[in-house]
Amino acid sequence: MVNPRMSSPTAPYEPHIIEPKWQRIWRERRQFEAREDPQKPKFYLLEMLPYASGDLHVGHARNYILGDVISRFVRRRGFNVIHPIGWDAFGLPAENAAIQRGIAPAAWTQANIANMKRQVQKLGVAYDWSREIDTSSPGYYRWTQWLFLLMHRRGLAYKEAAPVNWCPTCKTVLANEQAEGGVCWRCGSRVERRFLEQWFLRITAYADKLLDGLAELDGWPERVKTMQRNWIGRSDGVTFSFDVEGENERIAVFTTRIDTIYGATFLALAPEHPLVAKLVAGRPQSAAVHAFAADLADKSELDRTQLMEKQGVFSGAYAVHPLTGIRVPIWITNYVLAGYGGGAVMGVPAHDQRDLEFACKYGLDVTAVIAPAARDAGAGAADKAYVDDGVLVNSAEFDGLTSPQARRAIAEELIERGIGQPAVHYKLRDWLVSRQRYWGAPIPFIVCPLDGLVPVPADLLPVLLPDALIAGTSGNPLSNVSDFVNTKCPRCGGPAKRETDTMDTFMCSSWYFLRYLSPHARQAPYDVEAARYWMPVDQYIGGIEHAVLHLMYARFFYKVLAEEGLVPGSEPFARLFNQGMVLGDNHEKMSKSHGNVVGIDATADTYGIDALRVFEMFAGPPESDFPWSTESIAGATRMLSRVWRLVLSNADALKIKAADAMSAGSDGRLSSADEKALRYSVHSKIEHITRELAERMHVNTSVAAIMTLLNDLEAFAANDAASSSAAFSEGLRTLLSLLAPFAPHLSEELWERIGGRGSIHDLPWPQADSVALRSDFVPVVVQVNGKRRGVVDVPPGSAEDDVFARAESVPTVRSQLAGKTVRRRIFLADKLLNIVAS
RNA sequence: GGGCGCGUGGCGGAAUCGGUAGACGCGACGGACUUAAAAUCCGUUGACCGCAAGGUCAUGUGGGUUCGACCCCCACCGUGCCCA
Repeated sequence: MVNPRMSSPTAPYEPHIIEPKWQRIWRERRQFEAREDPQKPKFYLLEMLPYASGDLHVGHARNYILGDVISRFVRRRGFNVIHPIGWDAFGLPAENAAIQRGIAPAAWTQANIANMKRQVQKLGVAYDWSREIDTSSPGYYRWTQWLFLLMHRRGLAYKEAAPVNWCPTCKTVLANEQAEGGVCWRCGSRVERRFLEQWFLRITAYADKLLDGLAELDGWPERVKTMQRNWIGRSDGVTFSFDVEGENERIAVFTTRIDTIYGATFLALAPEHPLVAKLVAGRPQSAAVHAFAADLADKSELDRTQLMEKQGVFSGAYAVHPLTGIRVPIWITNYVLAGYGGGAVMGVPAHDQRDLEFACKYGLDVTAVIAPAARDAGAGAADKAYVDDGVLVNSAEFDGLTSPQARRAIAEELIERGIGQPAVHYKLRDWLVSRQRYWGAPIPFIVCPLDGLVPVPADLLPVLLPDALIAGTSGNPLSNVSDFVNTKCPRCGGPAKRETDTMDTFMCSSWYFLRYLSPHARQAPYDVEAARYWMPVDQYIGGIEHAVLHLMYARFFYKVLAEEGLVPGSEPFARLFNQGMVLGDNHEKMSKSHGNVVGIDATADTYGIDALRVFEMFAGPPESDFPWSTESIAGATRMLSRVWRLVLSNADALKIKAADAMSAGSDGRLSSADEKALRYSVHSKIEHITRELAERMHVNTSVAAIMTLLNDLEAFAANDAASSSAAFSEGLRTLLSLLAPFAPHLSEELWERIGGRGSIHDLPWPQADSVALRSDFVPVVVQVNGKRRGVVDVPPGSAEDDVFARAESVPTVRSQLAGKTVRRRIFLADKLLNIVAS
């Protein structure tokens, strides 16, 4: 027998020809450019701003393809979709690469952007390219500077000397968030601590707003919200004071465990605590304390609190316990940090593990004041502090209270006596935004010998970055460019010098999603009306690595802009999705150092972009990692070739109007059971895919359903009646329609070849026909004692007794029931009958 | 140490509400076409027993709840992330 699929040779599937063809046509038609349209519901879809690193691999591609599938799907469901892209173009890697190669960072960056743009366009993503932005262009960073001035005007930007994280490799300071775990987020070097004058943004003023706002972010992954909560680190407690014995000084400490106050046997101070020098002055301990402090001066928080053993030196001074009047020694330690609780804590070794380790090492008293609640009594190893709540003992009149009761009662007592007050502390620190590097937006300030720090007036923005080559290796690069540095004071007109620090690139990416909405605005960072129409971002897609970096900074900016009345609502990103990585075929993270990078260009040339797209969407759920597989992408090419051949070799059937299938279906005129089964397959796939994409973005099961539909259509094509079947025609068209978001070029090309009207990407998304989903029989699974023993086809809605009667006649069921008595039946209509027998 | 995930065939994964475990694909094996190969197509493919019909086992391990558990509960092992 002649294989029907082989019988009529068709034109070959040539992705390298049709892919550029359609990309050109879509661009010429400006098909995916967005315009405000109050008649339609809007949908703002966004992937996180890519850093202009120069070369994309298939892992990056996954992110953009996922966004593209969703955007094409949502667009066809009648939404007015905006889907822009641009480049995070400032930053250290560009500067370092430029120094290495002896070229200007701007030139290097522009070359990178050109290459990445070419690659992204090659992926066939339906971006609105008329909105492309580049954060390193003066037209963009002018407004980043403007926003910096806005922050300053609102008292949210300030310059201050403080201990900061310094990355010796990157030769710049870093924000706290960018030195997590004591290492530079970019290069992984251990950061050092330096005391420098730097610019900060007062993000701590928004700590509670950032915290509270998380509650309304239902569309965010719980773990990202948890990470932000942890990072903000709100703790509610009490600040109270110890008098210093023999001095007219008090030391304020902060604690969340005021219920343990009677167990305080020493005070622990950070070496940076302002009273340290005074406490030790004239004492024999003075030299040791100063040496200890000097030794710690450049140690990072990580070093002090985690890597080093707990250490301390006695100051020689004593404080007076405010409730007991007992003398407690004051120690200078490495494990109390200057930034936390004012740099002083009460040491309660019995109920704090760190305090206990410290006390044991230096022979300090340990007084237990919290007894475990009766049940878990006995859990009192000598080297383990009891840190849970319990019942107070050794605590004078507070004995017998539970920890929560005692926290209230003792706080009240301290407040009444005027030595304490409720206090809230945050782990969050102000955002250090100045960088001692060249390739960034200059901070728009001028230092005048008479007027001090003077903001550059808004009408003089942008402060242009000189396009000089990067000078030597020492110092702040901009300070070596005299044309840049020397200027006039805008206030007094006298000679003055410019600020030579540049901004953290996270400043640029904290508002870019607003610039997309009116990328060519010249009078403002963005058009407020456009923002009112498009914001918030309906679906944001990006990596988990920005859980507390970009995503917190952007939320902070947005809250400030909301208070200025410049944006609607108070949260910029309604829904957030963290996509998984594409690993190398060795299951390791794709990177140059692992030698497992799969590039876009070579892959596209070998397999075609549509195959890359189908494979990456199919390989696994979008939130999970999956390993690259050369064999599997070949499978995707194979699948697309089958679609190609199937559609082109059934031109006759496609002459029949698909609509006839529906009318034939509803009139019951479908000629065969095969046609009915085919329609059921077609419409159940529509239903399934629509739900999967709309509810879970499960592109993987959507592709699987399309493959199943392809299998069903191929099987039907062997049917003699196929060439005259309206149901078959409908099925083929539906196949292309459903495949279009995943393989947009192939679908568009075939759509054109079968005489489809307009672009397939403008077609309304198919709707399942409920008639086709109705069926005369449904399979009901028959179990005996919970094990599947057969299945019976019955009319929908069949009664339990009827199904049972049918089930009993199934041989495998009958043999299982032989010699047993039916005790019980569990029946789920149209689904399952479980016969319990013994 | 605490919190949160995850663990399913040779591989990637599916199972949407506690109801047919392994959809779909890759790989492998057998076959058709071919002088041959590639490509394409057809078939088989969790393990074990069996000629077959069918049966037994099976979702990291051990328990439990339930008519019924990949799914819920408890303990453990492994692994990842976050916080200490």
